[in-house]
Amino acid sequence: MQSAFEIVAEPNRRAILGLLVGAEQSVGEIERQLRMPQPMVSKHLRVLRDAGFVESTVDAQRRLYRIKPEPFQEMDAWLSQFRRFWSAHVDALERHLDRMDPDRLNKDRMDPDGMKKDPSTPIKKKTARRSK
Amino acid sequence: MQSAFEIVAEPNRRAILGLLVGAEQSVGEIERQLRMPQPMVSKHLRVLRDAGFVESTVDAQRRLYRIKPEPFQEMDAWLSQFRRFWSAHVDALERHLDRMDPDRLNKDRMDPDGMKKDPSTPIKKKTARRSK
DNA sequence: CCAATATATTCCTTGACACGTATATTCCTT
DNA sequence: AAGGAATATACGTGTCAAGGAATATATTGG
Repeated sequence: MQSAFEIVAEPNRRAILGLLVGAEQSVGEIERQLRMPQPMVSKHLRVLRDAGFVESTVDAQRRLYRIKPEPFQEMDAWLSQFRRFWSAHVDALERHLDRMDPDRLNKDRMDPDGMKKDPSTPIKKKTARRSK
Repeated sequence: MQSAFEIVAEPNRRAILGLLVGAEQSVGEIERQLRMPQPMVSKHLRVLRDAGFVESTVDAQRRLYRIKPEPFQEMDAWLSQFRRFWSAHVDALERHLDRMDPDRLNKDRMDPDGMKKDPSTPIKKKTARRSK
């Protein structure tokens, strides 16, 4: 289990992360809100912590868990290469993308009307090609 | 297998999607570039298509696959709720986030030390628009 | 129709992992 | 120190999906 996406693939883990967005929570609080057996919460939290999604501090017998940003950034970085397929007309987003992926500076500009079809490779042959 | 994250959890599928960012590709091209047995490519493409990540058109005996944006947007929407945990100091990005997640007015931060500090959001919203 | 190319599907095996139950550990309170 | 509360770990089980090999289904040209 390595990639951030594999960690987040689990629905219960996404639920836990969703809870932690609002505020840090103890295991018991998560257990109650998600109506999930405590060992399962602990196990998922273990996975999340090993993967760097959360960190914990001790508060008496409780452990308070909170979000850590790095793996989310990692996912965001991967996702960013696909943003060109939908949002293409927002300056702020554009600049963001340019920062994440400097290569796209010379890509052709997309027109400002709404959704668009196929942004890449207008070249396409219809003839069957059997070569070599 | 339903959630977009579960689809993308598979490394080979991420590799395929990564290939399709540049241009649409046939099964054979993917097979060669990723050095992956053809049935495996077809099976992963099937999963990706069923989940709406790609679509295909027929070109003679080949099928050309290309990216579809919707599931990526979905993931982006989920991810957006965690953006407040890292980026808060770039105007352009800020506005982007405010658009995606209008609720991110200043909730207070967690505890002092830890990772990098986070100059929390003195920003006002610009455009208000709900998606998803 | 036949052969060739390109892609899809089926069957099978295996391993990973999520879940449940039980138990261990840690820390507080009295 | 004992008991209890909060959390963590260990073990056994079942499921599900990825991977491999073989085969089936197009599609085209001759």
